[in-house]
Amino acid sequence: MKSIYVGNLPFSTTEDELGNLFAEYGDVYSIKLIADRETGKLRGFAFVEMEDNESLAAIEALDGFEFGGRKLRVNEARPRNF
DNA sequence: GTTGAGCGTT
Repeated sequence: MKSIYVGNLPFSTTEDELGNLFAEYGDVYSIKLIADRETGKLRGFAFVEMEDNESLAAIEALDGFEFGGRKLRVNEARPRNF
């Protein structure tokens, strides 16, 4: 299982939409849209968890994918305790 | 507008 970073998201994106998108490349275990904890506003990026091999397929397929008028940036996430 | 949060039976 790997965490995938998904950046450059339109602020209108929902977890549902992201899930549908990534589900085309494998089983999505969890979606996390990152919002500012204080204001509750979206920060424009998210994390998706998938099996290792499936995450690689999703990264290759969706990096640079135009979504809502924006080119998504998709890659393996860094550890969050960076 | 670019790498999370959790405060706990997760």
